[in-house]
Amino acid sequence: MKNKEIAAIFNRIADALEIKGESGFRVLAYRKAARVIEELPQPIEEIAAEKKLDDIPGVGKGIAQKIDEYLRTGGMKKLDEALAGIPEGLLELLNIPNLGGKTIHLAYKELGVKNLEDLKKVIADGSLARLYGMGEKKVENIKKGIDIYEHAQERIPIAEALTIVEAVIDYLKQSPGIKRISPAGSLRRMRETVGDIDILATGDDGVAIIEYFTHYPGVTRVLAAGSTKGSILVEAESGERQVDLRIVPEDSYGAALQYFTGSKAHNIKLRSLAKERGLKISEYGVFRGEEKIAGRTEEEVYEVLGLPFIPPEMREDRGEVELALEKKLPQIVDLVDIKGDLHVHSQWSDGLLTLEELVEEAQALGYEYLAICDHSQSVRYANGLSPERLEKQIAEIDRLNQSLKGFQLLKGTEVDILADGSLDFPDELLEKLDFVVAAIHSGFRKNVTERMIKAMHNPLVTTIAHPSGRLISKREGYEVDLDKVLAKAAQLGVAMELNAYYDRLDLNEFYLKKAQEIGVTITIGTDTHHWGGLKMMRFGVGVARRAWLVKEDILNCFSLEELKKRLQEWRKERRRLIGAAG
DNA sequence: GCCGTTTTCGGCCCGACTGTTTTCAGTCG
Repeated sequence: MKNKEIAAIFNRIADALEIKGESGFRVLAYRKAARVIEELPQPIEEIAAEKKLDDIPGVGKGIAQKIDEYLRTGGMKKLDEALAGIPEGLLELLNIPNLGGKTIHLAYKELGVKNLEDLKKVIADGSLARLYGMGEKKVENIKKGIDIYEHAQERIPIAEALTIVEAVIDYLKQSPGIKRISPAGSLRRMRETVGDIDILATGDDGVAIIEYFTHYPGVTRVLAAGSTKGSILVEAESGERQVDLRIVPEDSYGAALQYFTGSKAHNIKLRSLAKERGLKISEYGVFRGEEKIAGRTEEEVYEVLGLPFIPPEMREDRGEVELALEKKLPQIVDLVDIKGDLHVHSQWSDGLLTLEELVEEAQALGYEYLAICDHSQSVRYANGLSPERLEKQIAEIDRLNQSLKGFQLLKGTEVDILADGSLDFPDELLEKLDFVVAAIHSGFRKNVTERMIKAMHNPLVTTIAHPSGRLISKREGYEVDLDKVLAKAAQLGVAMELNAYYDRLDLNEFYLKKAQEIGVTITIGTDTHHWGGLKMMRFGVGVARRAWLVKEDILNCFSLEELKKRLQEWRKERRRLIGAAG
């Protein structure tokens, strides 16, 4: 699949054109095409083969022809053309805040600046400041930008960002005069990692609220404090993190929340739509001429455009606005639809909680079931269960279940997929379980695709855990062809896991969408080992919502009764499908 | 370069901030 590759090329072309001072609209067109192509669930080769490239929104004749050219020849004339006469190190400079294409172009043309090194020199010797249109203050800002660029923090995992934002919001709710408050930005859209942490609020006295904000107990530095905006750095797991608070007027709260939640692409789409209808949207409201016709709530903003409320997780300009216009927006899954957790560990292997404690935590969340899936024997480092110990655990769960009403522990395992693709427990043992999660924990580079597919041919396997094996911002994941695995999953009737552990979120939103489109059932499990771990379900549900999954796609939206019935039928069905697949 | 219920040209999201420019350009979110 060459989607990422091609997207990167178009972004590169956009960078080059930006520095060359080409029309901003053309630059934007390349960037939009790059984004859309990167997010396509389908390999672009397939679309090209069907001659449907210009059906892709943002891809017209010109870009379609360039994609074709690249797929045929492995090169693209336009890329070479765009890069001609641009030194390698120049493109990188676009990542520096407060420095854009225009200034880079100027510095290159007038002073021969070719890279970051050169840029620092012309700042130091004062020659940059002397250029026409430049000056001391502009250069000072660029210097600050370089500093930020060189110390740029990585994006924060969603779990860490949510922990911070919730603590700050809890604190702010005590602030005198505060009325409404909400997180905004990519955090509210539940992206798996977020850049900045944004909070939006209304209140009587902005100055007092911001003042209160700057006295948050975890604050390490106050970056700005005015009457409508404050910025602080707070202590966090991974160092200091910036939190921004904006105070907006009560009657623009909805418009502001909509605006600051984004995404940028979604907002542009909405604003174009408004314009077509003779309206204008800004963070202050929706206007017809001078008259403000909406802005107090987000619902209102969408409503005057003739749209139903679009959940934040869907606001990425991936077709949600078009669907909303046709009144065909899917009813995406919600945390309250989740009836249980389908992947948890106990003290029997490497978890910290006893079975009884897990039951208690699950019941507190209103769940009807939990699937206990401790590790299998070959996972030594995680105290994997021998067949004998699993037998004992099965007996223990049976005993425990007798004392439970309206709740049940499912007997399960996270059985290892071994180097040859066989499973770490014999079938006679797996037969005794309700729920079998199969997973790869070693040999990440060794025939992973084949091993997974072999495991999927065992009718006792319910789902494949963390199918990509990635750890967000830590580990790339297995060498695995997930397109192939998903296609097989659809054919063989095996489910795929959405592992809700904040560091995994695996499958990711793109593969989840794809799984949904080809009819693969999804199981969500938190893979919890710790106290409070079951609550990570919300990260899983957040990702599921970003993938537009509905209740029907997700096994743990079934009630206990339905689930038990389904699991029973499943093995028969799987035998038939495996037989049919040959 | 894309796009069209104001269709094949002439638009393309909106506002804030900053600086240096005396009327606007660059950058950002």
